[in-house]
Amino acid sequence: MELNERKRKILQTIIEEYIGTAEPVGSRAISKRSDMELSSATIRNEMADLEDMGYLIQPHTSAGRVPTDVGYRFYVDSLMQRYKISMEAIARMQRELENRVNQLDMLIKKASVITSALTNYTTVVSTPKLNSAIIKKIDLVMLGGQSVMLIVVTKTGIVRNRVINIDISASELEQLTGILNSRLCDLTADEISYARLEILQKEIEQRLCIEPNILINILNFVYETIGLLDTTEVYVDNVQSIFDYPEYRDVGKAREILNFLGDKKSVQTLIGSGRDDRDIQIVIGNENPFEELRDCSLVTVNYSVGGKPIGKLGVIGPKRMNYAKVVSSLDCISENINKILYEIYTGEQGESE
Amino acid sequence: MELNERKRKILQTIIEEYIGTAEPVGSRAISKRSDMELSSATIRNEMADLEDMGYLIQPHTSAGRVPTDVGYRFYVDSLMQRYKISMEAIARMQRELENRVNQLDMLIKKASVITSALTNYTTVVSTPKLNSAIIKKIDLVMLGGQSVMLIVVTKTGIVRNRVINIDISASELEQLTGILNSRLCDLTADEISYARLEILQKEIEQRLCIEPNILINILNFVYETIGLLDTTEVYVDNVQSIFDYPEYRDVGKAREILNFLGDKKSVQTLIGSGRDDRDIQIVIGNENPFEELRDCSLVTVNYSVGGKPIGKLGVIGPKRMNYAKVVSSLDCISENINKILYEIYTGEQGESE
DNA sequence: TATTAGCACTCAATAATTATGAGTGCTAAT
DNA sequence: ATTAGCACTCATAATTATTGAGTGCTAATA
Repeated sequence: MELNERKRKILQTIIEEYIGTAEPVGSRAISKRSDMELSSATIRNEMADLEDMGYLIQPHTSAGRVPTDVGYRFYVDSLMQRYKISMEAIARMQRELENRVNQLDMLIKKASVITSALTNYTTVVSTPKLNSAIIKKIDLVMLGGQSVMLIVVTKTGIVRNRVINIDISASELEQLTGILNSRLCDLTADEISYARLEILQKEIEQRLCIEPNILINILNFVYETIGLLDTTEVYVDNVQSIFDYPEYRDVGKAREILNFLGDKKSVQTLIGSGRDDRDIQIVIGNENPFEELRDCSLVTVNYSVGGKPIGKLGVIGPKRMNYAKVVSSLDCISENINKILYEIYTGEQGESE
Repeated sequence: MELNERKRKILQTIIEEYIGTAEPVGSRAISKRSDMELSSATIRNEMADLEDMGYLIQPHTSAGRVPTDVGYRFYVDSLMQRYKISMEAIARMQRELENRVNQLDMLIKKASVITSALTNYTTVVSTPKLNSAIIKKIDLVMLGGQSVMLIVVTKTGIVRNRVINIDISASELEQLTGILNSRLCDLTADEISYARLEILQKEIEQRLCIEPNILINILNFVYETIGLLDTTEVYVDNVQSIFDYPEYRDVGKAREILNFLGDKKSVQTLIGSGRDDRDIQIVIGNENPFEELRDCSLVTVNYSVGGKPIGKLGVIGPKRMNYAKVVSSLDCISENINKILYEIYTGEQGESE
């Protein structure tokens, strides 16, 4: 059966009412709304139909109705109205992001904090990952004693640094750094294969007189560290917000969610599993692969440098979350960080794509 | 009144029983323990005394006794036995730390995760801070377009990096980097004053032909970034463990704690407020400055490079936490990370002090 | 004098019981 | 097609009864 205009209207009203109150909504509540000119009995009939069609369900016989996953899905796909974020909120967001503009990780973390403040749901963010990133600088810094710090910088501003313990003179280290930079800069991380480094090793052995074992150690370390460019971290913000929603009143539920969110691995899988090819993605209840999140929904958005997605920002909340507001918020914030990333990494003012 | 041996014994038993069960302990339970050769009536009399002296309290007339803050304080200061950590646990800890040894921040975060696994309480850790650190390298890397990354490295392996947007040629940048390094390296962060940079600015203006405004911009940026060495981050782990303890069954309590732990500022103040001059510190219940933590205890330990404390690691749990185990765990892990830090930043095998 | 058995009393926690009322489905009238 | 009316359902809240762990006190005992 197709949903006629009236059924759509009723379904939308029910879902929005439920999103607001978390209480099963009854026929009388709907019929009393000023824009509904129907008696509760009529609404009841329509609700029975909507239940038959799988959009609603009754927790028990004498209760009102609650949306099903299918109901929410229909709502976000077809009924949901666009939410308008206030100009002040946008201005505030932009101000806050400006402050952090020059530390990539900080920018992303800040975006997560802003999103959680804007929506009051838990946010999840993955730090930028880009193994096809171009290496811009390799640096070996003598710290003191025998400890040497290796720093790798990519064109997109990702930095990895690690310390190694080796016995090498300052001048040798400087020469080695020069060769590494001249040979490896402007390559992408995946172009720097183990084989390539072995060739480089031969070359260096001819030009410098560094103890072979030490050289191998260093090159291995460089190789590993470049591999680290591929790793991402995830950060979770505002977990405590779950206590603002009655669905987590039950300690068992709250515990389950927090357990899940406390496990970086799972969160990483969760947020990483989204597709890169479209902007906003919504996953509702059981659509989710994780058993622990069957009562939650997840909305994610990609953020990009010059159109290339490098990470994700997401919101986790109860299934009855305010999808309209969340979608708009994520839209808005991703647009803003994309613009900042674009400007900072190309030096041009302009479209974030 | 002084506590005689029998009272001490009884108090210790009561506290340890309560730590284990979270239930008010009654006279019968104590009297039945194999090493107590006293009837419950006698124990009752002693318990009444201990209550008069302020070490115990009854939640209500017909309940057993619960330790007061004063009781716990006496316990940790005078009664607590040393807890022995298993060799396997120590070996596992050392193995796990080895893996992360070459990224300072990672090492510290890992230490926090290990501690929470070892104790099953929430852990809090502050990343290294050292504004008296010696600058070892300043690097300006051209990323592309007009964006330039500034990297500052200290002798203790702390790295700060930020991106700035300026119009400068690669060769100018290289020369500038050279001068900055020759003039600023081996100074400590607080020695690099604004005035010093102004003098440096004059010098550079004479030697290079960089547009003055741009130069000022860069030097300001360097100054700010060096200032960032002073900042620390805090990380909180295993918050979900609170659900394992009945004192947080009440959602309001759990919420209060999570709210507190979700606020980096507060956590930073909390962990930062500990003293640097001694190793383990224990703060019990209301001894704590934060109202939200009146039902919690906090145990912290400093970690150091070569004897100089650079950060803190702490455990937050219910007042009836297993102090013996927590103290031993923190002792053990701080000893291990101190040793690693010492080795890696001096290149020597040896005492962590 | 210190210890203990015995007993009446207290009171939180649990279980059992009884309203209450929001909401439904169905029927008959409009 | 819509709606007023009514009997029925059942979760929630309020009320009452029951249980039992634990106490303090007293009198007997070693």
